Amino acid sequence: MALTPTSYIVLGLLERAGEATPYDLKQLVAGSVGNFWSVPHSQLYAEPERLADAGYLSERREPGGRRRRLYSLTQRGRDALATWRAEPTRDLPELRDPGLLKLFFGADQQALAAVRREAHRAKLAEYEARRQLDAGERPRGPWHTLDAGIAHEREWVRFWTALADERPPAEESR
Amino acid sequence: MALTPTSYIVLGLLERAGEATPYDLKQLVAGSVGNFWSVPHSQLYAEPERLADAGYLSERREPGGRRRRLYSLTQRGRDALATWRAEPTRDLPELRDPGLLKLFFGADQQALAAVRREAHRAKLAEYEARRQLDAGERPRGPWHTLDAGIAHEREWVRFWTALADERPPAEESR
DNA sequence: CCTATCATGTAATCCGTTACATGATTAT
DNA sequence: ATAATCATGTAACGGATTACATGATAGG
Repeated sequence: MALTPTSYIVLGLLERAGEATPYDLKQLVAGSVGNFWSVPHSQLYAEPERLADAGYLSERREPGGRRRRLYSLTQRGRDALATWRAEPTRDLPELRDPGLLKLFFGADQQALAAVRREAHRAKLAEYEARRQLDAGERPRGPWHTLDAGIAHEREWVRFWTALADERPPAEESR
Repeated sequence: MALTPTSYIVLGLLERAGEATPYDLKQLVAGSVGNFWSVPHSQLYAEPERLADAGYLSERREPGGRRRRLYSLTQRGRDALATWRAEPTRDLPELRDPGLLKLFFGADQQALAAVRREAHRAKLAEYEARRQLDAGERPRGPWHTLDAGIAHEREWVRFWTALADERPPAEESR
């Protein structure tokens, strides 16, 4: 089995949580790493099962009640996480922005830019509010990722604002 | 059948090309939209077939030789593309940066930042070189997307440079 | 009491990645 | 000639999205 980014998200969250159910993982993702790398909740049921099959996690059941599954890292899981974390990667992300795709293929610049500027402004405000709360947080990793998110949202706002304000040249026929 | 971003990439490229084989599409993607939204070449065989089945494309075969498949837009395809293009979207992209994921989960700040700064610098240089070539290009859409790419690469360089230069506070144990 | 939302999970589908393959050019 | 790269395509697998489902809790 090859470990995917989703795998490392599960491993990384379990390192912090110690032991967690898929539902716990869902909550943890939502408040943190989900801001820049979301994982649908069904994956948080499937992925720990795969990881447990491959020996990276151990699984036990709640004694009473719903008998929910509780996962935690095995030594193998801890090692895999440490190895991954120690190896920097050169893989770059793509923008994969749906709005950029429309722009590329000839969408109306003004209309598109106006909508997207607002959407990015809203996201930016959300991030900035959160940064207030997390100001002194340790470890610093999560805080820095939030900073990255803010910087890129600002860049998007700049980008779409420039397009919205630009007197568009008469577009020739395609 | 629901149309995905990949679908619209195929539709959009065919609008420009008029008629193209999957291999032609591969070439077209590589030089243009692939910079911010890549599509593996096997998808460029599968997706036109799906689109043709659903009536968005017509298909004919080369008369002689390899009898390759040539796709072109039907009226239905043209309409779908126009509708998509006319409707701005509020869907925002996620960063999904593999390096950010490592940072989030505690990777060594200096080592990671040094590697990633260089990787982004290289990408930035590539984009800037391309911008020289495309300077006066019409339509403007593709040129603007290149600009977006450059802006975000610059932001990444700034971000990782700041992390590389930061005197890291003694990290407490996790 | 009723209804909405949260909590919790499973199933089906399908796109996308990866691997596999082979003929045609070009370079050495 | 031989190797390498380009051109061109197919097949298999698996992760991810989406839809489906149901019990619990809280608000009105």
